[in-house]
Amino acid sequence: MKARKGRVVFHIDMNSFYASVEAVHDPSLRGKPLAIAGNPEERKGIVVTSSYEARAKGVKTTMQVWEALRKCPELIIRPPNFQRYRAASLEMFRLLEEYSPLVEPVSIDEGYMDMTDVFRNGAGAEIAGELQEKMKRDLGLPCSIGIAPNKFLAKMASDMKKPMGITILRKRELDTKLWPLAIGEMHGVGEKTAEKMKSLSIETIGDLAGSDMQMIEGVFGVRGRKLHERANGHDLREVDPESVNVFKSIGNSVTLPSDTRNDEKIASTLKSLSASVARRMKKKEVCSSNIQITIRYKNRKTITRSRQLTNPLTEEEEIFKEAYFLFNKYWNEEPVRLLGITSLDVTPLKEAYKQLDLFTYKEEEKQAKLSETMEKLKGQFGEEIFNIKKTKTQKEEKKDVRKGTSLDKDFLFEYWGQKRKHSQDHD
DNA sequence: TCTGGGGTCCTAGGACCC
DNA sequence: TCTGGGGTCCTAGGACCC
Repeated sequence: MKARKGRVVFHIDMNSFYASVEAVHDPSLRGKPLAIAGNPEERKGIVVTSSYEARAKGVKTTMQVWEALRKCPELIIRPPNFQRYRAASLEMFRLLEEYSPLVEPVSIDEGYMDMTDVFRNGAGAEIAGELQEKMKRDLGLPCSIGIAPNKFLAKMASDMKKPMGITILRKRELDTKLWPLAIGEMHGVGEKTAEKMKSLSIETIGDLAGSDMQMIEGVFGVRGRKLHERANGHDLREVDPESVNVFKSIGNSVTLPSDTRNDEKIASTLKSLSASVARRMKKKEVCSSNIQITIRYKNRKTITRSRQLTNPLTEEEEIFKEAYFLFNKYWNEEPVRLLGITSLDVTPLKEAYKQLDLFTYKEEEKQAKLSETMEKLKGQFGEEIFNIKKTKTQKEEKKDVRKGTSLDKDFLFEYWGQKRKHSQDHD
């Protein structure tokens, strides 16, 4: 039977990914309760992922290590090894691409695939089983797969059977498979929203689906409308392999080993954060004209302060200067727990010239400023950076950029870089 | 002896302009 | 002499996800 109108979307969800990767690397871990967690001495001792054996004992993500050990004394704890996870992730996405070119990575261990054409060309649902088997056999990694006519339903479906589940969720099955679920189970509904929903007597996803749309939108705004649509099985978002290349912000933050008011410690922390943000920006060939700092105090109260700049930045020293300025301007002198620096309004360097606000300079300063900036960009990225034609208005651009929803994207970016390199090798 | 770090999207209020 | 309202930009914070 041919699917003429409907889409076929897969959501692939790797099962306790970090723990599974570790067990591939060290088979003695197989079948044992395992948690991946940071170092408690650095106050980073929370569980990031755990094996199903650990979960069965009550170990949960974000749990304190000491708490996890209390629940499960025989728990094995390993520190995260992100290099290893990135490598495994790369292999995983390569495997997905053997099945469809339309793969959208969402995070290091999760992605959507548009399988519409694959199915149209005669493949059946058994292809999911084949994919899952191959992932287990070749990479040693278990995954769950959701199959549905859109992203939201595929995502909900992949959650329904774990680990190594395959769940098909058809529109006509919403009332039996989706609607009975508690409202808090819905993707996009967190703690706060769930509470608020319950106060409106919305206990299940079905309650939301059957509720009055106007009322929901009135209370929850645009997000409410989207949730209402999705509860009814509507979601037009496309599987977008390109979203992985679009960055809106690049930031780093760190919880300090101990709370501090020491200016040297603070300055050196901001310095190293500037360095890593600058390094990542260079790798992605972007600049930013809006720098934000984050300060979390001893009592966990967190503030952010940012400033729009006239010229885009790329250099570590410039970022540090701005961050340090903001810090000194807004710090209330209480002990600091965490510091962060984020580049906002991230723009590809190739378009950066548009952001130069030349109108703020007097006529004779204009040229100087322009050539200075051009020299700088040229020095960094070569002459060809100025072979640019402006084609779009600001407004159109905004629209274009809007749909990216990615996160944890550094490795995804590298993934695409590698992919490009890979395909060049074969040219 | 508590609660990491990387993101995205949305909203609300003030400033400013017309 | 007193005062409207729309639009846009900027900033800060909140909610959510993995």
